[in-house]
Amino acid sequence: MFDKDITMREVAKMAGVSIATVSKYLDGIKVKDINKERIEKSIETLGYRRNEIARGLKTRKSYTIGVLVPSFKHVFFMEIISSLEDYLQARGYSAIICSYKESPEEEDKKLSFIANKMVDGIIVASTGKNNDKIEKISRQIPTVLIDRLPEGMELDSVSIDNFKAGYEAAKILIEKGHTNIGLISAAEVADTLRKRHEGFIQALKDNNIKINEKKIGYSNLNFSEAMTASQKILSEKDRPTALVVANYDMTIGAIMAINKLGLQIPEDISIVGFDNLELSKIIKPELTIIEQPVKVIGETAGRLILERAKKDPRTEIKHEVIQFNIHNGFSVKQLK
Amino acid sequence: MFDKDITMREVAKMAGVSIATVSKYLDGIKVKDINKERIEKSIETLGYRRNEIARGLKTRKSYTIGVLVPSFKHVFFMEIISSLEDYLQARGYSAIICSYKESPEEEDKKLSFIANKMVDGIIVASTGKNNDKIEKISRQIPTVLIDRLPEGMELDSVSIDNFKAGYEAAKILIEKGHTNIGLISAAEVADTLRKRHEGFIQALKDNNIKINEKKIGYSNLNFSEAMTASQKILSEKDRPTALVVANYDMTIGAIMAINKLGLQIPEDISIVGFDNLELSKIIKPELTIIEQPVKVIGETAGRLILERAKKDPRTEIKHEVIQFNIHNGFSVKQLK
DNA sequence: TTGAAAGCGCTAACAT
DNA sequence: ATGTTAGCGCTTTCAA
Repeated sequence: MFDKDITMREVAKMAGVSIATVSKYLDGIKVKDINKERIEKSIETLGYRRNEIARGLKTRKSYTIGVLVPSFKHVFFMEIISSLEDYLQARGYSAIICSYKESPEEEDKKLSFIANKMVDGIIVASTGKNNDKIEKISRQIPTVLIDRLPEGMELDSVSIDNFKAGYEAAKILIEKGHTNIGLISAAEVADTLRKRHEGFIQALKDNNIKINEKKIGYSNLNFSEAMTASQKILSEKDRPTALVVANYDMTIGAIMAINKLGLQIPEDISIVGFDNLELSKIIKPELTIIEQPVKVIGETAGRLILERAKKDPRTEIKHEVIQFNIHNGFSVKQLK
Repeated sequence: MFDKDITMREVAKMAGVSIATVSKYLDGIKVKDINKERIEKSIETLGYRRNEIARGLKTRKSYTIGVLVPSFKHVFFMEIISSLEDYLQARGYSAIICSYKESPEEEDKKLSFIANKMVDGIIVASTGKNNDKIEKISRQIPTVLIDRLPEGMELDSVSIDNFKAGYEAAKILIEKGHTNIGLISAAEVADTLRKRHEGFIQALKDNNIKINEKKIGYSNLNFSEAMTASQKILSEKDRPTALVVANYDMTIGAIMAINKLGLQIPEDISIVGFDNLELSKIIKPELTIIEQPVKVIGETAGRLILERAKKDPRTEIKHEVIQFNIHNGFSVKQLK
């Protein structure tokens, strides 16, 4: 069967020193040159690897941050994770990444999984359906909320101003003369999307554009439902001249629907999407999008979690609001 | 500061039983009803969470699989991880996901990190530059290779036949009458890409098409270098009529280059890409691609790792070769 | 059914 | 500079 793990005890025995000396050597504390050599040789020949689990049990430190995201399929979160990992790594921390697949029950389980793994901190983009649990855990383990911000949770957080993002998305279209504007949203799924939705509505109101519920499509964040919802809206006889699509994956779905119906962007339908600058550039025509600075978001989350680890969980709560960018492509037609 | 963790000892004390009884209760072993009640109540009021780390130290089981991928930015790996996580979860296992950002040094570190975390298994898409380390670890921890298969590593593995994939990609173009075909590759970076490259070359040879090194662009897997490489090739005076692009991210780069040069697909340039069926459908025109069945790959990796955990590391090595699909879009022009 | 006690691999006083 | 030892939170015999 598999080789059994080598322990420090065996290394110590082979090197002819005590287990404490090996531990000290591993910690970079000075040991006699001869011992150093013998320990190094023993470690090499035995193939010893320090058991970080046992170590952490004693030190109460794992140098590991648990990260929980809604899905591995959202490019947005993957980019955040990528920059977050960079940030942590540079400071001697690693990350263990989990996803809850947009399921609140699964989120609950994964929160336990991570918390019980003795991580030094938790970063979570929550459904908002497990606030009690997160609240409880956050009293024992430093916790930072990211992107999705459940109501009334007094914890460090990083996000953009989603209301404003929704507002600005609509405004881009309104300023180009559009008044018949549809929205593809998923307000039920995440507060992020709900706020964008609210911002969108507010922009219409502020410009005296009447809200037509029929022009608002609901999906579950993924591209296929967004495609169905878009197809429905775009097939109405009073078809909107423009669409705001409230996240990246749904933007993909909306474009699929547009293609399927044989419509042209922006001639037949203008579109303002969200996220993924790279891709917005290869889609023809280049998309006008609200771009969240994923790199900054990831780094900020990393900074907050390491800072929080040094402080009382109930003091100086920081809500970092990151500025989004507007990327102007060619997917919006000037009307009038 | 943060609340201190509640231990089993405290639960036992509050419930007026021994720590062993609490442990048994937690394991679902029968305890007296009255004790059961009191333990449950204590756990609830104290907010006790079992320390899985300490538990694992004793049981030598973590029900956790470590997964190491080259990057969080490759959609391909994220989809594999997603299906892998589903598979494991259904069987009581969790996954901790790490990335090494395409850096062999980082791969080495992350391998240690994961191995030292007492995971029950490791799934890795390796650079191929740390074979000794993987070899060593695999003798102590069940290990499965995925996608990228370093030469001569006798370990369980899952992948497609990349040589054949490269061959077929070229063949699609050849059969439509193309003889002036370019390739955007990254043969240095991963054996996967090298094999696709070799398959591509073989297809040209088998059809008596001369290989022009000038028509082979090298990048580092990401879209921006692929864009530069594509631009160069497409700016030569004897411009190829078609391009094979050996992975998804580079396909994005190639399309960016094509757009930038003002060329039309497929009128001016035909293209066969790799991966990401969803996206190939929203790009206009719909792309012809070689599609790797990510779901199957993830599940197969999950199955292999759980099987391997029960067996000797040196017996019955399985190399699972998954069939790829060819998705015909409209990005290839029929010549002549 | 329950509890006492040894020990998983490691660290950190403390003593030498 | 090194070794002895208690103990991190938990499981698991073994005896009661």
